[in-house]
Amino acid sequence: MSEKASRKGDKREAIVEAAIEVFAQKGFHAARISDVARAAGVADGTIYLYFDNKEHLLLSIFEEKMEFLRVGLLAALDGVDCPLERVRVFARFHFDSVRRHRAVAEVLQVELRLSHKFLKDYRPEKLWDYLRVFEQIVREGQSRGVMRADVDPFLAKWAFFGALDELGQQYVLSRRERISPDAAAEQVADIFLRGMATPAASPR
Amino acid sequence: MSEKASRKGDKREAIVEAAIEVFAQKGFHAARISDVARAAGVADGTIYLYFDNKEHLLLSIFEEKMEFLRVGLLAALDGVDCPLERVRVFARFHFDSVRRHRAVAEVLQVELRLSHKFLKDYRPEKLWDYLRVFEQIVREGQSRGVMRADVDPFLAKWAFFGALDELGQQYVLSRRERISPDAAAEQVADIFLRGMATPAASPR
DNA sequence: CGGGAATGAATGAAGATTCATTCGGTTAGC
DNA sequence: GCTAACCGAATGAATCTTCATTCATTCCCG
Repeated sequence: MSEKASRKGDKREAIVEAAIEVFAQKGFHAARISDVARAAGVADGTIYLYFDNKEHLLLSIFEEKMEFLRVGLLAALDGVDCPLERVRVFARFHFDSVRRHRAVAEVLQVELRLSHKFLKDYRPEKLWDYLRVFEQIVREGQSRGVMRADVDPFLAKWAFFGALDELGQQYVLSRRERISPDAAAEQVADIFLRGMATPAASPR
Repeated sequence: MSEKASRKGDKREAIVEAAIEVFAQKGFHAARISDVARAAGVADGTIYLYFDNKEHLLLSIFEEKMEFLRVGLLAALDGVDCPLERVRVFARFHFDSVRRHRAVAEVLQVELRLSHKFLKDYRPEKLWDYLRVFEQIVREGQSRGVMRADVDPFLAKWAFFGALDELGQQYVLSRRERISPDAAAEQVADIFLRGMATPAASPR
């Protein structure tokens, strides 16, 4: 398929996809707008018809892809009733997404942590939405009596995300030599399930 | 020791400490060399007598502080025999370090993830040394029969670090409003201990 | 043809790095 | 004891490179 975005509607889309590849490849700061433009088959100035500036382009990627991720997660959880099982599905879904959208994962994981703009000022609401799903699973598990009441859902959420994200990062950066996403998903799920379940509901 | 050497050491040290504050405050990219120079009470050019360039300065901070952290960890673990207890001490030590050296934590956590230089090319050996301590604790726990054999020490290590680091980051960035480092340490330790311990050795 | 879309060369800002110069103190000669 | 030559350390203004962004111009579709 041609790199040229000759169709009318998908210029913006072509720029976003090109930016993901280029940012993943060279990093946000090292990437030049002209690199993105070339990859998208578009002139430098064209990018500014769709995005205010370079940073806004990165931000758009974040917003759009996190929303995409959240929707996929909800679909994956659909029909899974048991909170313990839902935690496992969450872990599997997350690593599966990392594997299937490697460049996206790299941009989200690595480049988003890049600028104070993002960590100090920008509120990543879309990330919070995604993680709120986990917090809700824990609350439900507690009210059903299958998760310990002394687990703090807020802290557990960040611990869980940290574990997922770090392993995802190692997977992406190690060029997939050392880490199997499947094994990582099961390992994280195992540890957190055993760590949060009540004795009565403990696995195996 | 000679006058010269001690004065020279002081100046380098002053630059490193100033850089930590400035990088933590404004972020590595937004920080100007002249900002660091001013904070250190030194001329711009002087920094280049001690460091090759701006990036090397950041790298030096990383190397030195990670080594400092590892040594402190070993001291904290000294005399603690039980592998399960050692995990708890690790978590407490980590969060205590974050609290006591907030600016350092901010630079290590946030700014180091900033550049591909660090994540793709640079090998953070000092971080690995620090984390290898955890991996070793798990192996010891397994051979003593207090930790499950089906835990993968390599994966568990990254999951544990991810949890610590993410909570540490939330603590630093949220300006300490939402997260108590003590509670975070106990929560992470609880989850991972219950998640990794054999039934016989399970806490409480 | 008209006008919105696209172009890409030119611009200007920013800021890392350099280097000619100055500083401060140590040593040597008398 | 005093001065002067010396030398490495420190300075910071000037330089030089690197892009993000702009906008006068061209393109092309209806």
